[in-house]
Amino acid sequence: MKPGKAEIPCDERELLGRAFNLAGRSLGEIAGEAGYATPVDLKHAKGWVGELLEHVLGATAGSRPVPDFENLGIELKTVPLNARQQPQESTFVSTVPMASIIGLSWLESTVKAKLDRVLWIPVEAAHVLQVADRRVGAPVLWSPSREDAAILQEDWEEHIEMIALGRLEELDARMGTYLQVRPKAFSREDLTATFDAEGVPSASLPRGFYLRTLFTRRILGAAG
DNA sequence: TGTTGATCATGC
DNA sequence: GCATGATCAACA
Repeated sequence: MKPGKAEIPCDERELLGRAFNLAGRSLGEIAGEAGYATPVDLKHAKGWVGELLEHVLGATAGSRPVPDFENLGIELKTVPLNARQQPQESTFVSTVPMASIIGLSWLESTVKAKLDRVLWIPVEAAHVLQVADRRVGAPVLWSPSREDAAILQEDWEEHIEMIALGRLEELDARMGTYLQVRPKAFSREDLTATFDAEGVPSASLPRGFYLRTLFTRRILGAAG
């Protein structure tokens, strides 16, 4: 990626310590030390903040469908804060497996693997702030409660069933209590392999699982 | 103003 | 194309 990549953290304590060291600092400052150029805006660099913090904290997963800190089983999520210091966007979790869900269970799903343990790092994102001036907040190391885990599983199973049945027209962002499914594509014209209601191989818009903004607000509000 | 649907960058 | 990282922007 870029020069000065951080070492892989050995344990949770070390990772959390590093994350706390970033709290209160600006993105411009952190980027400068890491040898990253700070973009003027994120319109053409939407993943920049997440990539910067992964780099600085020593994440290992790259673009594989596993948690960022594979050895620790921890997923890193940066979450944009509005002017009231609350999450202002939903959080992408993973791509929806449109063509390979036959027999897939919650326990072996990418969504569960990633949400079992998450290091949330809030970052100011109000548009009035220059990207370089936006500050990193205090990290929150989180695992879902039993209740939340059960609801996430229900949501996931509900979505997966719709896809397995080929009922893609009925699959939209209003389904799901905490977890929703939305487009995840480069354009409206993108296609990925799937099956229609008759089980015939077909093609449709690629989609992803996202956590609703209200859910992450609750997580960060309760913990920090 | 909050949500839903659309879109941007990068690596393999 | 599919995985990662997300935010943008239109509309109710």
